[in-house]
Amino acid sequence: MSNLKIPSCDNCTNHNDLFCGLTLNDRKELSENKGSNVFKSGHTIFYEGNQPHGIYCIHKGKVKLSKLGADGKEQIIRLAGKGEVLGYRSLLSNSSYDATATAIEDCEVCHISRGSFMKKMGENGRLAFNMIQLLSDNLKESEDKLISITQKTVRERIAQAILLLKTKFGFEEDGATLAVVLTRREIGEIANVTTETSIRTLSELKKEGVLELNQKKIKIADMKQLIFIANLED
Amino acid sequence: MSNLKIPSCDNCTNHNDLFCGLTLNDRKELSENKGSNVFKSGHTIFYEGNQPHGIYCIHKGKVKLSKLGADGKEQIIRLAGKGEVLGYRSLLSNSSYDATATAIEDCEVCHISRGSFMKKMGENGRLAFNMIQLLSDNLKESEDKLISITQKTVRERIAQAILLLKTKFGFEEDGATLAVVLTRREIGEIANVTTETSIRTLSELKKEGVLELNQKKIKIADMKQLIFIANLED
DNA sequence: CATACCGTATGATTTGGATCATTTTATTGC
DNA sequence: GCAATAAAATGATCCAAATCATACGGTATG
Repeated sequence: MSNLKIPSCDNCTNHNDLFCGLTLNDRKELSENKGSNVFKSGHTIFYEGNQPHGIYCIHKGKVKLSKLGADGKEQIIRLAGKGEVLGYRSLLSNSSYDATATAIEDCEVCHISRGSFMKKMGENGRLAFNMIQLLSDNLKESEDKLISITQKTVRERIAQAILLLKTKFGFEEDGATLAVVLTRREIGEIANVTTETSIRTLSELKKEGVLELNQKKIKIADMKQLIFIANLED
Repeated sequence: MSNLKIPSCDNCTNHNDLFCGLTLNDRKELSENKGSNVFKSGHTIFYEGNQPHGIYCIHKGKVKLSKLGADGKEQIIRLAGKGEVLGYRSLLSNSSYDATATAIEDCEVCHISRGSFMKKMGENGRLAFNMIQLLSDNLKESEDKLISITQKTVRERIAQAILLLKTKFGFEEDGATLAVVLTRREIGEIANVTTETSIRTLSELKKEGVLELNQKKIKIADMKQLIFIANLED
């Protein structure tokens, strides 16, 4: 974690669901006394249980948000990429972080202080409205995930996890290889299965010609079949 | 479902996390062209998949919110009582209801139209702020539930479900019997276990002297032990 | 460059709860 | 008050996925 030239919000080209629709001036004000840090892949941005002092915005890179169960088993509850904000839930309900944010590739992350953020929230209706939308969407995703985990088979969930990675981070130039690298264990933590089961299921999908696995790289060879296996209805 | 004298929001004595802090005038305005209906226990207030036209506020009675899985298995995602609002998530993210709301005892439910609600949301910062808090809290609960379901045993989850019912709806006059009546199936749907497992686990807890079961009534005989069995850490 | 460590891979075994099946007890409607 | 229906109870069986165990290639580290 080291400092660098801080990107300013008013000329940030990242798409951002929270700050979109704000005036240049509002963005400039949010940017004032903002901090920025780089995190190497694998390093932690904030820890479950700690107190938030503001919100994080990913300028570059990818992050996983995970929760630790009683027995130490990890569960990935959200993935975030460039332009996405982190840590707002805890800030808004005035509680400690309930998840740990870890860089899954080298990241550059801005930090907007509690003060400036809450001030803007109070004076700018559009920001408050965007926040409401973001939280509503998060809530829907979380509830859908609950149903998915309780009612779908391992195979369906693993297929769904791969599709999630595709939706979230897209493909490399070849238009088929996932533009994100995760271990089998992490994929298991998304689908909520053990590492062994994650490995086995991915190998199975490889054998069936649905996926191609080259070390950590995952290529979707048969998208239609993958969607079919995921058995989504909505 | 039949009409009755509509209670006005400005003199409603129910505690309400969303409308608290609003002026008498704001409440009066929200109340204008409000509707109100009674629902007998077991009847449906709104269905998953339908479009919302406003938000519901429970004046009297108790409601369960459940989602249907692909195979038709139900999962209770939230319980709500007097003073709680329903249907806001879908309204706010402009999507159809993703859960079905069913009365679990005779209810009187007010309905505030999309128009008046969204109008007040736009002009009243306090209301928007309360909404943000409510959504943040819901999100935390939903994420905690995910961890609970994936990492706890059936026994822990059933104990936790009983404690949830206690927290949410409290006790009868004796200070030990749950002031809510649910079937074993419904308790199973909260803890995400089959009806048979729900019955077996509850009988087990009865045998151990933790609970007393008289038909549908559930009495907590040993609260300390129940909390221990639930194995909560937060 | 050898040691240790991590991630991947795969086989063998175990198990918690689901599923299936049947009986008993409560409720509800006529 | 009796038939019909729903809920509770309990036993028997089954199975998906966890757990345990071992091996092996890759690469970081001293």
